[in-house]
Amino acid sequence: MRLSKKERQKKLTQALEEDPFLTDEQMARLCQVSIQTIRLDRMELGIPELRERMKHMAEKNFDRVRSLSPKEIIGEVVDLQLDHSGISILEITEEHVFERNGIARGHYIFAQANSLAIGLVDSEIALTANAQIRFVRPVYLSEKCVAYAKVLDNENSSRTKIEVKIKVNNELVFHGIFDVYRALETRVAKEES
Amino acid sequence: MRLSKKERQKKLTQALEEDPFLTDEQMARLCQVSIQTIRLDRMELGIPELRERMKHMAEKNFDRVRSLSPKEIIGEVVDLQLDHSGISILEITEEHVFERNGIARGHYIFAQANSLAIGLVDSEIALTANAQIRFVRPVYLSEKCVAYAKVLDNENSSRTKIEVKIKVNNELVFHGIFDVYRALETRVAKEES
DNA sequence: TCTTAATTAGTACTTGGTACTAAAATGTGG
DNA sequence: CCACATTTTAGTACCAAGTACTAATTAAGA
Repeated sequence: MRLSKKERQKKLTQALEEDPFLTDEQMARLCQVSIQTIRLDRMELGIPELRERMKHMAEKNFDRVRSLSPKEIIGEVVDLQLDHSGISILEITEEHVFERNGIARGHYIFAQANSLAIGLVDSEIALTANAQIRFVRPVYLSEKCVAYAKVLDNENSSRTKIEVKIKVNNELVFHGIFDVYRALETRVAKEES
Repeated sequence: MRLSKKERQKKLTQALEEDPFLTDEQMARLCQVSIQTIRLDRMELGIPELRERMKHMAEKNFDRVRSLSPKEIIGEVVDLQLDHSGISILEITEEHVFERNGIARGHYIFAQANSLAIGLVDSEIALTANAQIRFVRPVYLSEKCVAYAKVLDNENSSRTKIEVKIKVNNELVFHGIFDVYRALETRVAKEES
């Protein structure tokens, strides 16, 4: 016996982390043990079979694609009154935070606010022109950000001023004023294809 | 026969688009035909079997996770002098733009600027506190954004003021002043687990 | 009606496993 | 060194979701 059971199992988890697409056979060869041993190991470690692992990853991917494909807006819009106000919710997950400290990267918070602001504007094209933003306090992993957007000023024909506040448990974490430019003509400047 | 071959195949592709995890059996039931017919259809349409599809999606997911995991910084940093200046490049791809008009979503531009600003700060924790930003002109698909960041003011012990300009072909498209808060202690506030 | 296209049936075989039983090999304590 | 426990192998039956192939049956077009 080369490695002890423990060492082997550690090796296995590591190997799988690096390449989750290993079959039992490959793992057996890797560890120089029989396939049955590997299966016992997987049992003990609670690691599902290759197919289940793939299925899992595929589903995760699918879910993500789904939720991202209407990602014109980041965060789930729960209320929207065009040209007036709107609310969206974004739960901070692993992908949003710095690994180091579990604090959400500012641009995700900004993205939630920005896309809600854009979504509020009832126009063919709506683009952020200016913004003044303040990150009041850090947002942590698994906190639920609720963004409230309100149109402040709609007088100017081509500009809309929108205020966005983001709160976690009713505590303000972000404040922004967005100046959104809007246009009707859909003139797309694309050279290629 | 209910549907013609063509109609059925169209139905199949649609169904799979909605739920790519359908087995041949489920599809057969869905279309009220035998499993063999479904298999012939898949052949003709060049649709691989469920397992292959899952594998594909899983791999895509894995790749994405890999390539996204060092996404602490959005855009490729080509030059960086801590606490002084830095340059990063971001090429606008499909995923960054509005489908409708091929214009980059503002928060990606912001993200490039923001993460470069954060990256400039030589500190355990660096968080954006405030920012004033201006989107000078829209950025289009496949344009290459070059972000230039410069520390303006480092006097204050806990705050750093950074100016970021983003240019496309030397034309200014974005301007921002970031107020970055920095701290040394790595105190992570996580309640759970 | 004849013939071609489409559909169904059925069998053998494949992957990457599970579930289970049983036999070896290896440790370990007394 | 023996006995018992732990660990590792071996081997079988079985499963899902297929492929690959042959052959029969049904529908449809001209």
